[in-house]
Amino acid sequence: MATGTSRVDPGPQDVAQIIRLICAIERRDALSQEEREVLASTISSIRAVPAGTVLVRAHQTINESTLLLEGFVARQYDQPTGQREITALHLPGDFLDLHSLTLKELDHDVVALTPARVASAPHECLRRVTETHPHLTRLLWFLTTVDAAMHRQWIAVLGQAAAGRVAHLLCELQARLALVGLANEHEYALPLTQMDLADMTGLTSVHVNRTLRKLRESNLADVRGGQVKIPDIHALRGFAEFDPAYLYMRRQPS
Amino acid sequence: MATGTSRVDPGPQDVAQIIRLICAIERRDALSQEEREVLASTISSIRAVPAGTVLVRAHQTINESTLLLEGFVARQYDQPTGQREITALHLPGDFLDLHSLTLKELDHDVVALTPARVASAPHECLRRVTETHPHLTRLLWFLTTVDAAMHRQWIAVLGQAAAGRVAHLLCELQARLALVGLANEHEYALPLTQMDLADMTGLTSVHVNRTLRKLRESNLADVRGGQVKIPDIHALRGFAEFDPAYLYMRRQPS
DNA sequence: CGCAACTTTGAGTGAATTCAAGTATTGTGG
DNA sequence: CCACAATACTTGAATTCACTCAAAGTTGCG
Repeated sequence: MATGTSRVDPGPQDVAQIIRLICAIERRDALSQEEREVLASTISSIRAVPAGTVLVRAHQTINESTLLLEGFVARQYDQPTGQREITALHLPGDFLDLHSLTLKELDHDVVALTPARVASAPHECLRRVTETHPHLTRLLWFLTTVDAAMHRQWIAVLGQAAAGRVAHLLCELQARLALVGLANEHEYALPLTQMDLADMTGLTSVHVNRTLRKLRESNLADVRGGQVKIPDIHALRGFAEFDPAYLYMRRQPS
Repeated sequence: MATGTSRVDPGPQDVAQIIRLICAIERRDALSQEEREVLASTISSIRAVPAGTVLVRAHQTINESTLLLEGFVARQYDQPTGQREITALHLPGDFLDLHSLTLKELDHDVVALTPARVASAPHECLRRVTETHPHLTRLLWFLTTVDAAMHRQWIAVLGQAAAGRVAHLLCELQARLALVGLANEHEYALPLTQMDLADMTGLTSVHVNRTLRKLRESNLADVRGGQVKIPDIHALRGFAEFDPAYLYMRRQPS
């Protein structure tokens, strides 16, 4: 699938990282010690891939889901006209392609936008979990419905003007990265090109550039050199009409 | 919740209709006789509502999912500016708010765009199913992931120009309505206003009107009087670059 | 150091919007 | 059955937002 990358069994630090990310998932819902172990045991090999790697090719049968350990991964449609539409962005801690448990094939590519490290969870193992652990199953199901909620939000945001779209995206990334400790209230690393941002917001890279300048001039957000700086997160959220409720980051009463 | 509508236990024709719609669901995956009965047994009362009824209000706790028997239902965000964004359209046979099993609250409204008839499936019953029937659970999960796949497609389509968006929507509705016998290759009833279509495609009603005229003049689709006529479905699909794969309408090998 | 990829800025174009007015179409009470 | 209101649809004109095309400036990497 991936060329030139080798799969490795998880080392001690890998396991520690996996556990840490599972803890992030646990912010969504409490797990018993046994459930935590069962979930961790579904994850087998780990691989590191360079930027641009196609993790899942459209119309290809999928046999495993993936826990993203490091890097940024996009779901993208490549139109015959050459233009690219990014419909979702995955961050470290995201469980990718969990929906592939029920949808064996996708009509789009899943691509690493930056160098990334991913851990695979074979469907075989996950399938077994769904047959023996109803509560864990509901958690996995929950994660896929949160993805759907993000999709809906993106659709709604695409109705706004350019500045609103970009600002909303910056807010969403701040909130999601903060969940896994990769952002604070004032800044975070965003190693994406303006072209990437353009394909996520449905704009051209030229217009994204102008929009970022406007946001900088109005002191709402400073995006430069792969770093996002936010002087006042509440001001930015107000401008973008961002309400993090749709991310369901608080613990769900199960 | 709904004003002036009364809930009624399903009558004989209702049961027949429910069974028919479950059969449509079965095009997705085979069910055993027992599973079919268990699924049907989760559905209790039925109610008819007039156009404009808010079936689920944003930020309200949800205690039941819904099988849509008749009518068109939209998921919509009402922006403070007064503008409305429709992120999904539900058709007869759709199982609504299945995701509310894991997401107790939504940030948007669910509204009947036309008079509608809905049957409710209490979470309590569905929850019990998820704890005893792994295969049925996977089918329900599957239905929510198909919703997510449709959302992704909508996001991608919003990157196209107006004519493409409208044409794609017409194609999607034709395919989905055909699944439940409400469309054939050449026409179907679409009792929505141009304003509704505008809020689904992210356009203004004025521009939807102009776009529909263009589609009519180029002989791709004739939308008038609540009726959609398609001289050549392949031509329209080609123009819209519509590929029904994302609807996952063929049976999934479980 | 030099190439490649990305970013920035300018000028002109075009698609979709807003504003505005007028025409069906539908439903309702007299 | 008609007059009237309300809603939906249609068309025109002017404007705006975002795009395309083009070129210069940066940055990073081999």
